[in-house]
Amino acid sequence: MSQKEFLNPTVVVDIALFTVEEGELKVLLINRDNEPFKNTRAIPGGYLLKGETTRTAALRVLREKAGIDEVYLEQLYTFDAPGRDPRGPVFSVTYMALVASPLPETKQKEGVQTPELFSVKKIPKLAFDHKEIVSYALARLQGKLEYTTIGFNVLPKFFTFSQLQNVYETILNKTLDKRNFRKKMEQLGFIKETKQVLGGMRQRPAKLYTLGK
Amino acid sequence: MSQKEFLNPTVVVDIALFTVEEGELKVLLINRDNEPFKNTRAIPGGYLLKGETTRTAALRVLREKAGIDEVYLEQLYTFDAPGRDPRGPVFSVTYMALVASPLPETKQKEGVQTPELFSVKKIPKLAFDHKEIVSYALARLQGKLEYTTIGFNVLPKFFTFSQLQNVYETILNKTLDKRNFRKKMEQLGFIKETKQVLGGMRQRPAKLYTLGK
DNA sequence: CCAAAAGTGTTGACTGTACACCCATGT
DNA sequence: ACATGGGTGTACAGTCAACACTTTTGG
Repeated sequence: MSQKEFLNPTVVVDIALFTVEEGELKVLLINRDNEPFKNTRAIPGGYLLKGETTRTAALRVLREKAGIDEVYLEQLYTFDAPGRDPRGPVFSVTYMALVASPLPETKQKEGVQTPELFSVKKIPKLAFDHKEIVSYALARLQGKLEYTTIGFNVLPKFFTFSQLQNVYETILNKTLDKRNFRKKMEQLGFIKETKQVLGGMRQRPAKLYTLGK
Repeated sequence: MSQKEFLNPTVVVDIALFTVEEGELKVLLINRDNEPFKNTRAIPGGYLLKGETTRTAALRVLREKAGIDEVYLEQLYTFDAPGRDPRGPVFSVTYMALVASPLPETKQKEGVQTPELFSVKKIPKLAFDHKEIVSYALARLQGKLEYTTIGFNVLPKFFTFSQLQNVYETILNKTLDKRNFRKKMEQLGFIKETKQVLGGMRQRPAKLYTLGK
């Protein structure tokens, strides 16, 4: 068997980045400015470069394309269907990213389209198999929400109970009972109360919580 | 940015193949007959060849190395840590495979080590990061067992309730109550009764069930 | 008739769900 | 004083867990 028979595919990293904003679960999309799929929306992604792991490549892509530094990243799946990229065999190692809103302002850079957030309920046509990637990421996020602390990655370090509940309601796309939610969270033991409160609103100040027992 | 900067890694496919045999969850290992890690156990794997997807490569590897044709395959994770293969950047796209026991007899082939089943409780030192791959596969299998039909892949098409329970007990590594198990399975609706029974044992014949409502 | 696994219900504990009012603050 | 979200308990229903005996076959 000669070396020639091996397939050394080009590898790209594509990232489904979610955040919760205005009571909606949103995903970050860019507008492609190159063929193929020019002027079609896509999730941010880029080629894997020498010396990178897929994870560091994902972090670089998010920094370059969206100015995002602090982010939760989880590898999802490797998409390798033949023909998924018209240019040839390109493997996409996909990641889910979660960040707290608001995202940093992206200064308009040369040759880089400004990324935009779209509600997952109103996703436009996407390039390549990116629709499938977003669906996969969403299923994973929803699946892990209830038994892990993954949801806390879209919250600031200190948060109120209603902010937390809003995250759960938004990601699961259903309303939850306030008292039952509180009971469940308390018994799961993911969060601890702080001595801080969030005031300045025109209602009773809310206690601030943080992750960790 | 020149084409030279892209990393086009070599890609291998590694498979954690499980079966349930003699009340134990077993994983298929081969003995490596080449460097690196010569004479160390490893999970079956092989290079991705031109024209293959990782899935078809995994199927080919299982056919070539273990004579296995019919198999459940699920992609797990892509391992890309630098240095995971001393020869250079090699990405491993990993799969979990499940088959019913007994496995087909593997005719001893030239240059191919006979694969052997090992209890997951007694896994020897493994090559590369294969220990991590097996752990990951096991966690996935256990996690999906209770809310999917993944466990049925280690059973023949027709099976008795106690065979089914044995699979669950073995994979979860704990004993289950017979009546509660039956109730839960019946209400999950994964299985349907057939008109066949499995006799010939020196005890009361057991009804045979099959997957599907 | 004995050995072996098949098959079958009930009870109490626990967990999840539904539901309504008072509280603390800013304006 | 009022508008706004913050914060709290109870009762019912459904699910889960524990538990032992009878049945059917082969030897």
